[in-house]
Amino acid sequence: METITSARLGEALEVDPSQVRKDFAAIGLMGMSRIGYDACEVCSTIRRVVGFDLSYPAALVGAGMLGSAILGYTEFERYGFRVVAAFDRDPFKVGRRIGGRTIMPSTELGGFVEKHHIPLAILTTPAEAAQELTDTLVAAGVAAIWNFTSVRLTVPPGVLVRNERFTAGLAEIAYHLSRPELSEAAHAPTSRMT
Amino acid sequence: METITSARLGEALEVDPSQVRKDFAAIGLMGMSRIGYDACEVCSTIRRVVGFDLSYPAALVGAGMLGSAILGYTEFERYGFRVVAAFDRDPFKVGRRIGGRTIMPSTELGGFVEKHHIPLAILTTPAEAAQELTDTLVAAGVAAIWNFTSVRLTVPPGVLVRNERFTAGLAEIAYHLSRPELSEAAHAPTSRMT
DNA sequence: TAGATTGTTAATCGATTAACAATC
DNA sequence: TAGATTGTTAATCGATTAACAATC
Repeated sequence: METITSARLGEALEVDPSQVRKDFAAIGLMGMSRIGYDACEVCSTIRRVVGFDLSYPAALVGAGMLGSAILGYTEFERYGFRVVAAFDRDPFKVGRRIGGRTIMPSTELGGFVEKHHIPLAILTTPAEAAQELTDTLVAAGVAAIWNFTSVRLTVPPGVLVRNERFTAGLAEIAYHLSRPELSEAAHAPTSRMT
Repeated sequence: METITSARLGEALEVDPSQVRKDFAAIGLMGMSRIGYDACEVCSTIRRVVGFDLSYPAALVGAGMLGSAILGYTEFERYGFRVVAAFDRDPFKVGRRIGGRTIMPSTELGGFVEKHHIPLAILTTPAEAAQELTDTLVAAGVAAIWNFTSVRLTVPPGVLVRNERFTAGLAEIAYHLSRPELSEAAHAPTSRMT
């Protein structure tokens, strides 16, 4: 049996070993004195607690470049979801196939979500369409929206919006770059001696 | 002059008004008694502190679907960056133009980054190429890597890696969906009464 | 003036870390 | 056994919140 200690996990995750042991205890993971934890059990328990061993159907809304990239991603199954349908308002895109799925017209979005009990919508539309489509999705009963647009969506309580904003990442990077003392031996913001 | 109070900001951001005032004081933003803060000053100061009013050149590495989507994104300028070049190892992609930029061969990546003092690389390659290209980028002197691959990159201290992993978002959503008590009136995980 | 809001200090709260008996 | 590691409690640390004098 492959085992792993809280010390090794803490080192890899850059957290205190006590933290690992406490969190593991909280989700029902028990270790063995002098041995550590069963690696397989750690994996499967975390996957179960997080919800990755389920499979929810999801609808992709907005089949632009980003939407197409997501449709081409094949690993969703490992993380609890499967994209079962894709929608776009552009008549020229409707009917085309991307990543094995045929694009359906946005007018059918609400009906589809309601009929198939889709709990998650992946929103990759232009900003101006985001709120209106969100309203449609909420009315049709989605429980969560994975929002890739730059719009701050308004939803009723109980509906989860997870924002995937690029700006947070850019802020961290820009902040880091504007403080040269943080990065040694790398390209300075403005100029550099070679 | 347009003004805003810490109370209003706190409400919008869902944080305590004291928190807003403390953070503002920390970055040198001073408010006015009975009035609040100058909205323009708030904006510009935050942008300056975060680093969004600078403009760093960035190189995109991996012109697949996600890379193409990023090349098509025109708002980077507002967040401190401009994508000045794109690279791919596929000879069929090299020479093509995406979002106004001509794809260059990956073999020229290191030389380009070094010559133009590029501080940031946006990594959107397949997993198997990620670490090798990272090594090239680090050797060429990048200060930060915006990592869209699923690989945990190894870099020397001083180089910032910002991971943009989908899995974190999926984990939050899957966790939320697997706890029906959190979402009222929405589609239950498995079945639903209509 | 009276009242609203800031800037800042003090109090609270929670999260992280340290310590250590129990275990194998 | 001796030694390594857990599970858990206690101590520390930091972050959040409350309070309030100062201000206009």
